Amino acid sequence: MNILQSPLTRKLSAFVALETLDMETLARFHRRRRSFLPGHEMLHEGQKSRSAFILAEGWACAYKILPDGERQIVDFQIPGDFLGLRSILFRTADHSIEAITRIEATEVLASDILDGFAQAPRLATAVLWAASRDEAMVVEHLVNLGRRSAEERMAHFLLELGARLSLVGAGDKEGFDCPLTQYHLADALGLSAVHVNRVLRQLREEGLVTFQKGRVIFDDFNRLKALGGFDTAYLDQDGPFLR
Amino acid sequence: MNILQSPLTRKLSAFVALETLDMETLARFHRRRRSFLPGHEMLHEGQKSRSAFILAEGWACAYKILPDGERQIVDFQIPGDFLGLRSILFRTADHSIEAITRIEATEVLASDILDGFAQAPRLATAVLWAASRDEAMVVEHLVNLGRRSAEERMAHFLLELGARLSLVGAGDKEGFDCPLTQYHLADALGLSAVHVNRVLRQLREEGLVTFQKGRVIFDDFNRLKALGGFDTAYLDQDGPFLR
DNA sequence: ACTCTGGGCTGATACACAGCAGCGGGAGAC
DNA sequence: GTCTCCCGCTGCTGTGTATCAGCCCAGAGT
Repeated sequence: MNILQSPLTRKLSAFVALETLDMETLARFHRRRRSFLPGHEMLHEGQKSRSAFILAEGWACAYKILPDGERQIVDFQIPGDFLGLRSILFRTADHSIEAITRIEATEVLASDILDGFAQAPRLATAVLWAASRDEAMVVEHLVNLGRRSAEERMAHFLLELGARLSLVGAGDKEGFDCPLTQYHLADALGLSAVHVNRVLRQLREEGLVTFQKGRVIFDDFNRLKALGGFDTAYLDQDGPFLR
Repeated sequence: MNILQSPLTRKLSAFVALETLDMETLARFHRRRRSFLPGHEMLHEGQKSRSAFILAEGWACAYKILPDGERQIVDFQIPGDFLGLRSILFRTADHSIEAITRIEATEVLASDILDGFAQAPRLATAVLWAASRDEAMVVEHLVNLGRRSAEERMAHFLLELGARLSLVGAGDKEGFDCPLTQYHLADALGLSAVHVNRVLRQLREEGLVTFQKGRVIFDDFNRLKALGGFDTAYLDQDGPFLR
């Protein structure tokens, strides 16, 4: 793959105009190609973190397990996302990562990242800028859990997924393929799997969304947005911000 | 104040060893001293963001308001914290910030920050690294909201506040002054103010914590930690990470 | 001295969501 | 083919938290 056109490069260039040195450094990140089977735990909370991944194909999720065994999914990763970066920065993983589908990724060694950041601080700025955008997403998720009902949470969540998959949602009946199970939804939204099922049924019966057989279809985009209080402002941008 | 010894400099140096250029750039950030009265809205969600703040004295909180008027507090800021940084990076504020107590702060112009980042990318790396640590805190908060009961949430939250105020908690009966009202707790923990009151009473009756008259006292540190599932690992570090 | 306001406190009632228990269907293993 | 496991689905019952309604107190304003 040409590094100049990878989804990650495009993402980073949206924040900081990258120079030759940055591109070369980024190219050196891509050394080891790896794949993982669904369900594989790519990173385990608490473990010393020796590498991160750039996701090329498939879906993953980052989560934490509580002492009582319950799980909270923090976010989902899709192709182009950088995963496990925070664990590199702080040497120890503060969360686990699991492959949801089959995954193709580039493994990046922690030492390559840290050396690269030291040599190409502009690249570091870009990567951490992207991390800031991820933080905005986590914040949205937090608000979702703190102050919305189960139905509102689900609406908001599905809309956000759609937006990330750059489904702008011009019209109704549009949708996207989604490999998540109802258990994933439950653990992401802080609900029980049983209740997720009921909420999905209710949304379907109200003619808002359909989520069946691995496909999400927005039946009434506008009413769904109103229900979920969904606003894409923080996803918009007209960068690069730093030239 | 000597910039070399400010709390912010100490914080940043924990991540990246700063050089002369970085220190000079940082010094240029401190131009305008400002103070705010309790309740003042220092930043409003959606507004074009022209400056950020470095907090010298007092407490603030970052929050979002939902369409129905409910509020979710995302995090609290204490002296040494950088506030409104994300809003600068993305030009528009994705959250509001309110002064809880009287505040003394340095206002930093967006242009100074962006110019500074361009000239001293090492400093940018340090600042964004610190932002990554903040993200870890937001993630903890998210897990708290998603998967813990009201009592557990409160226990975890008070312990985390104590830890941030570098109260290591060697022994019981230690505590800290805390200017938050029960309404703040409610909006941070996704509860009603009424319920916050009940939960505090319960924790007090169980001999775990006392929160009265603006002071939090840990009556039984270990049992409280067990209840809140509190683990400080992600706060520990032995950096600087980048030399 | 009076009122007003904000914060803390409490009881009664309502409801959203969890927990348990169980069924059915499809896909993969043997 | 049959067994098994995972995932989706549903009814019943229980409970944690919200909502409503109201009281008390301290401090600030007039």
